[in-house]
Amino acid sequence: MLLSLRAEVEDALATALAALDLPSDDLGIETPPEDVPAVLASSVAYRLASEAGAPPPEIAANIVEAIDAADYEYIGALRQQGPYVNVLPSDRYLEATVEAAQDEAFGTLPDRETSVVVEHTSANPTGPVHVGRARNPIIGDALARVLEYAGYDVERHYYVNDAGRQIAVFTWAYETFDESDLPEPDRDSPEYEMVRYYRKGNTYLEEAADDAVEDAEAEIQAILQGLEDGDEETYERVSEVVDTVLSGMTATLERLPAEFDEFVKETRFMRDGTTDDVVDRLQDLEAAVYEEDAWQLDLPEIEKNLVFLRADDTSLYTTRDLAHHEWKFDNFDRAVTVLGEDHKLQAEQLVATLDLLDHDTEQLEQVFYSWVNLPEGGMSTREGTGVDLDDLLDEAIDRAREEVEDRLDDRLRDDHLEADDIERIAHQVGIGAVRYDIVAKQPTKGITFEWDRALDFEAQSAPYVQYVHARCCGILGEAASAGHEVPGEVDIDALETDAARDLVREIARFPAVIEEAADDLRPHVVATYTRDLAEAFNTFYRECPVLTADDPETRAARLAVVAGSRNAVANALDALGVAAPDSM
RNA sequence: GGGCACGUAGCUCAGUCCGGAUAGAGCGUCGGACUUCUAAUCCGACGGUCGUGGGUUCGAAUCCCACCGUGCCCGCCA
Repeated sequence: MLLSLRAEVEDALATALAALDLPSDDLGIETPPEDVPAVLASSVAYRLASEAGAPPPEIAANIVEAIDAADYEYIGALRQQGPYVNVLPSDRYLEATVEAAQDEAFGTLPDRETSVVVEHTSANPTGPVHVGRARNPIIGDALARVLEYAGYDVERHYYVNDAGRQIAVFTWAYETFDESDLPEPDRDSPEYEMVRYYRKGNTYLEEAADDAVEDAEAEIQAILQGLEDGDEETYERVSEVVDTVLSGMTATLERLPAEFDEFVKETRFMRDGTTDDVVDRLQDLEAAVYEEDAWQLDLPEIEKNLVFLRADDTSLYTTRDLAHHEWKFDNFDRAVTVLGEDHKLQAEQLVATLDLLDHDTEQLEQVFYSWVNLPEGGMSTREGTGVDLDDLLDEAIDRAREEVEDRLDDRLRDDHLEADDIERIAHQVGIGAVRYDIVAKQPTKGITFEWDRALDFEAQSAPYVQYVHARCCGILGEAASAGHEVPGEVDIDALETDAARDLVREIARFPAVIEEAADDLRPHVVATYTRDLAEAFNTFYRECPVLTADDPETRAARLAVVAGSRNAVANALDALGVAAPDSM
């Protein structure tokens, strides 16, 4: 609804400025501070002061004078306040918001008929998912959800690096070492069992005698060469390792939840010939140079050359990724990739090269996040340092369960939580808190992982917002039992309190927040919004009794606001990928 | 050495892209509110050279430059 109001304000300001013979290229529309009773404001008067040769307040007054709010549906009134033009919404704006929010899909924007592939996580299939990379699936999945709400047709892809040296080492180690020489796995799950071979193999390569290492290296090279040559038997040996590890990693990611429509393997682009095709075209580019026996690209604006074909004629990760991205461009209108900041240079090279190959690189957008570190340093699968995501989630659920049980005794309400309910709430709150903590922050900021902070259920966390949803459900449930129906539309006069109207204004913002998050690829703004919405709801909750309202009209109107709040909170949490519990 | 990111209250962060009204939250500390639709809530107090210095502007946390601090990157690895 805010989107409609903003469109009206743009039209009104542009019309007024034209009538005053002033330029209207910058309307200066902004959100006023909290204590100003307006929904939108314009500081355009400042910008035009010198042009118009008049002080800003005078210009603002003239603008207000030139606009008749009656011409618009959602603009209630315009007020000049100092140099600002403030926009007060009409009653119709509030009524229309409550009506729109009755839709369970509230916040879903019209279909854009645009397909987007969101590639995220894409962690090498070498072992358990650890917390260091947990930011990727959480941001990526939230991004995919936000884009879906914004009307895009979204597919989620995991790009599987199944062709590199690490995987060759892994395959060799898996075929070479005997399970009896390995430590017990940390968990009864395929990736925990498999990573033992990988670690053992890496240790061996570092510590074994030179000739033994040489033999091992020869076997590893043979695997790499087999993949390069498209040898089917080698491919199957590698696939067994990759698929097994990946199945375990996928199961962990599903807990977040983060699910994928497709796992796209790097070897696919070696096997179908497209990587060779890319190499051919790259060699024909003016920027291509043959130096030190290898084919390289001298990319504009980037100091370092990009090697795309080794001296031994084999391709590199980036070469295959070029073929991968050409495939994406062929099949999707837009491509979004979530990457760790350590991939920034490579990502720049990728874009620059795609540009040289005459692709429209506007189609590709990359979102970077900084690594999660432990207080004592980084996390590594190979070295086995770090915190496994499974452990973090288990611990979060355990702490949430304790929390639920502690609160059972204090509950005023004697509705019975069964054991199933406790378990459900512990999962929703525990995992929600971890996820929210990560998705609510700007991805570029560094995070140091600390147990207590990651698992704080108070603070500005998921449970605060989830609790609002539970409260809404509680009221709606009681209302239903008492036979009170939620009206599809409301008479705004029945919502006389500031608390109720402020809440409705907050609900009205939701579609605009989705649009902003999708346009800027910043899902964290949705998290910021959920806090504002939750705060407005809690004020309403305290000041406006619903079931025991003074008269049936007020009760009905408030009930509609609660139902709208529920939909807004539920969908905002859903867009973030955080569960919305019906009770807590 | 070069490139990129980050630096806002004791702590964790919004706000920065797109300059605009007295810089906002939470945690912590202190003090209050449960016979009232769930107190995982609410109300109040305390707490700020927006890293430092310059510049642009009517106006700078926001834009530009320099510097300081921290992180990441600078493989014929992925």
